[in-house]
Amino acid sequence: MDRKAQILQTAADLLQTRSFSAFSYQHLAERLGIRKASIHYHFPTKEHLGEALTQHYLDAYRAHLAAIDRQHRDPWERLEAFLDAAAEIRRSGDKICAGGAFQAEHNLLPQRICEGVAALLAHVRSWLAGVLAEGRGQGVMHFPGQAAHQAALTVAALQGALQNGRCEGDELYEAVVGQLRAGLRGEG
Amino acid sequence: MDRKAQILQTAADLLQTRSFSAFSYQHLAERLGIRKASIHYHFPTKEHLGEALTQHYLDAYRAHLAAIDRQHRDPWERLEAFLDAAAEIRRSGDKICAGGAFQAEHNLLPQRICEGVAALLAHVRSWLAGVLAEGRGQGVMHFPGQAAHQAALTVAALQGALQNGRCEGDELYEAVVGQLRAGLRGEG
DNA sequence: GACAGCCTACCTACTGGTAGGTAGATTGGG
DNA sequence: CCCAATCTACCTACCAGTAGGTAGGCTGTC
Repeated sequence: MDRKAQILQTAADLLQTRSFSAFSYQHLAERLGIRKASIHYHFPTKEHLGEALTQHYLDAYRAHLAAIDRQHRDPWERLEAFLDAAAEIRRSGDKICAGGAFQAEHNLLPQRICEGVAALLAHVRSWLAGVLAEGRGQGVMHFPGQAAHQAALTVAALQGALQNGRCEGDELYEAVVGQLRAGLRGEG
Repeated sequence: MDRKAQILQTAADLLQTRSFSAFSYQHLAERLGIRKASIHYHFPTKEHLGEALTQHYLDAYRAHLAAIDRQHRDPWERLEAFLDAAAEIRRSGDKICAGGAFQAEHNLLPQRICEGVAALLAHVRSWLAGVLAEGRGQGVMHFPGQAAHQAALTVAALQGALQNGRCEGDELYEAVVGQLRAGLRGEG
C-alpha cells in the first residue's frame, strides 16, 4: 500500500473514532511516523483529504455491495451480509458509521464533502431498497409503504444504533438491529 | 433569565448546530456580548459546562415528558407529542438531537459527560417503552418483542433521521418517521 | 555512459489564528 | 464596605497551512 493509501486508511480510522474536525494532520503524522508537511504534500488541504475520504468510502461501499450481490441471491442473505458490515464497526468497540461521523459535523464541513457524504448514503439506501423490494416481492419480508422509505429507516436506525452502542454497550445495538429484523420478518 | 441560564441556552444551541468540541468560549462570548473570562466565572472549565448541559437536557426532558403525560392519556397522542419534539428540532433547519451530537464525540468527551448523556437517553427510552407497551396493551400499536427494544429502535432511528434530514432535506426525515408510524399502526 | 534537468517524497522551521484557561483589577448594587 | 459579576491582559498548546530546502530516482540528450 502506497503512502497516499496509508494516509487515507489512517484518516478513515480517525474519522470514525474521533470525527473529522477532531483529528489533525499532526495525529496522522504521528501514527504514520512521518512529518505533517509530508501529508500536505499528498493532500494539500484538509478539504482535499475530506473529499478523498468520501470517495474512498463510496468506492469501498460500491465494491462491497457488488460483492454481496455476487455471493448471494437470497434477499435475506444479502441483508444479513449488509448488517455484518455494521456489526464489524460495532465490534471495533470505538468506531461509528463514517456517514454518521461526517453528518454530525454537517454545519462545519465544506459543501463538497457534504455532497460526497450524501452521494455515499444515497447509494447505500438505493441498494438496500432493491433488496427490500425483492424480499417483499418474494413474500419473505414485510413492511408497509415504499421500499425506499424502509431503506431510509433502516440506514437511520443503524447509524443511531452504532452511536448509541458505542456509548452504552452492545445490548443496545443488538436490541435495535434485532427489532429491525423482527419487523421485517413480519412478527409485528 | 439570569446569565448562567443564558450561557447554558446558547451553549445548547451551539451544541446542536456545531457539536461540543466545535464551539468555543469565544463563540459563546460573542453571541452573548460579554468576555470569554466571564463565562469561565460561571463554568470554570468546559467539562463543567458540558456536565451542566447534560443536566439541563435531562431536566428539560423530564419536564416535557411529564407534561405530555398530564396532557394526554391516549398512547398515540403521547407518541405524537413526543415526535413533535423531534419535528421541532428538524424545523430549525440546522440542528440535530443533543444526545446524538454528544454521542458522535464520545471518544473525546470526559467520562462524566458521557454518563450524563447515557442517563438522558435512558430516561427517554424508558418513558417511550411505557407508551409503546400501553399502546400494544390496548391493541392500537403493533410491534414484535419487548417494548424496550422497540423504544431503542425508535430513538436510534429518530437520531439518525435528524442527522440525515439536516444533510439531505425533510423528505428523508419524513420518510423515516412515517415508516416508524406505519410500522406501529401494524400496516407491515 | 555521463550528466543536466526534472520529479517524487520527504524534511525543518515558520506563520497567523484560535483553543481552553488564569491572574488580578474594576465596577456597581445591597 | 462587601462581594458577585465582569473586565483587561495575558499564558501555553495546538491548529491548518506555507516557505524553502534536500536526497535520490528517472529520463532525455549528446
